[in-house]
Amino acid sequence: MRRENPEATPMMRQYLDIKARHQDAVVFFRLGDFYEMFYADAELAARELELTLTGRGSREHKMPMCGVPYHAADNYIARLINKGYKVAICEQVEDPALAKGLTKREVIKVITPGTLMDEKLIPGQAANYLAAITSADTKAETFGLAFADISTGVFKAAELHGLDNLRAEILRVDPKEIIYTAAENPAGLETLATRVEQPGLASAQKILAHFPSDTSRDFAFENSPLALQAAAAVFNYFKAAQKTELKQLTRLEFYLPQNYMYLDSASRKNLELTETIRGGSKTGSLYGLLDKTRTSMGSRLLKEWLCYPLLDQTEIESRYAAVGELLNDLVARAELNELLKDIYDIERLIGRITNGNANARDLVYLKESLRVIQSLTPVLKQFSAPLLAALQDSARQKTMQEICVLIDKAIIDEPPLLVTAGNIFRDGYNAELDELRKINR
DNA sequence: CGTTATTAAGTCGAAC
DNA sequence: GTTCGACTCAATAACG
Repeated sequence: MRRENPEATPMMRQYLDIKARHQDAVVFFRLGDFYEMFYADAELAARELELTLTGRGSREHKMPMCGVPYHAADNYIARLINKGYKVAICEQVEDPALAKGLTKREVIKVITPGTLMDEKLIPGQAANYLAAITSADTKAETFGLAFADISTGVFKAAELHGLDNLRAEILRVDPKEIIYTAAENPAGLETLATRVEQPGLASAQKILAHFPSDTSRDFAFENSPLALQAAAAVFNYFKAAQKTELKQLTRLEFYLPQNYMYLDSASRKNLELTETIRGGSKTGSLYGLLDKTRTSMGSRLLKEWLCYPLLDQTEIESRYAAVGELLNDLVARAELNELLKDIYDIERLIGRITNGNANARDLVYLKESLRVIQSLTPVLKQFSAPLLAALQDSARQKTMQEICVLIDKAIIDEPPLLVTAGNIFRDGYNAELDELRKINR
């Protein structure tokens, strides 16, 4: 029997409830083998992703819907993120076969341009920063700025004076996403920006316990509470989006922008430091010209060095000494070149391992990279420049050796990408596994 | 009440 | 080689 105003079906009530809590994101609603989008989300996704817009429900009360199968969702999510949208992933959190009535569903993570973990979605050479801006009140001229890349674990905070300084610093950081606590976004850029509540000082201080203790850093934060509150805003935002413990964030650094050369946005642009004025491409910029780095870590570091020119004479000379020594030793340089090219993006590998979403191949890549690092030592020994000498010391040979041996003992050389594919562990690593394999044969 | 049809994009196999 | 259709799943409308 037809009703004039039928109540929403149980599933639609569940959906609307979840959607109400994620207004600013496209909700990927898991329905069996598909992620579905409804209403405005469906219209948006159909338009942006070229999906067929269809409907669900009775003919008189059909609601717009479109969807993609779960195994293909990554690509579609990536495309939405690249277009600057946020995506909330809503999964079935119980087995539908065991569920009484409707299967329970929950948003298990929110993906935004600044909270990406997925290797496929972020370009290797660039950092993927989420930045937070805090301020004391609407007319305040002092700002807290913090930014972090959850895929590499880099996490920094600073205090800035004046809107010009703030804007220049944000352009330098080049975040993919910004959160701010003022009524208006002080950055005023086209970057995706979200307003959040400013964390209280007491609650902000609690995040320091997450990181290894560092009294000089804590002292700096005591004098710059806005920087600490910005760091807390970043931390909280990550936590809400990822719904994990954020173990991959292992360091938090307080820095002083005045220790680096001030570059206003016009100078940055005109110098074409990292991108050309026309077209904004890396090719043709100073960075594009100088970037002969062999690893993703090197590429990101070079970019940082170019954006943060040193002012301190001792530091500059120390860097020159290292560069000079490398420049003069053609043979050693060639050797390093050869070795470095076999090192994978260790920062992001470790990020995935710590976060618990690494695959077996990531572990093999880590092993191979650590092996290469160990064979760097004899080459580095030829140098005397302090910066290069420090590299030998920082390489904790024993720990690296142990990790290599463990991975090598446990995992075959070319494991499958999927954990479910099996055939990951070596014979002889685990007696029980060997036994089970024998039975299976 | 129970059974069947419907709904998305991709994958696989079968037919051409 | 390419095209067509069945099938994937959960929810529910529509039918018997």
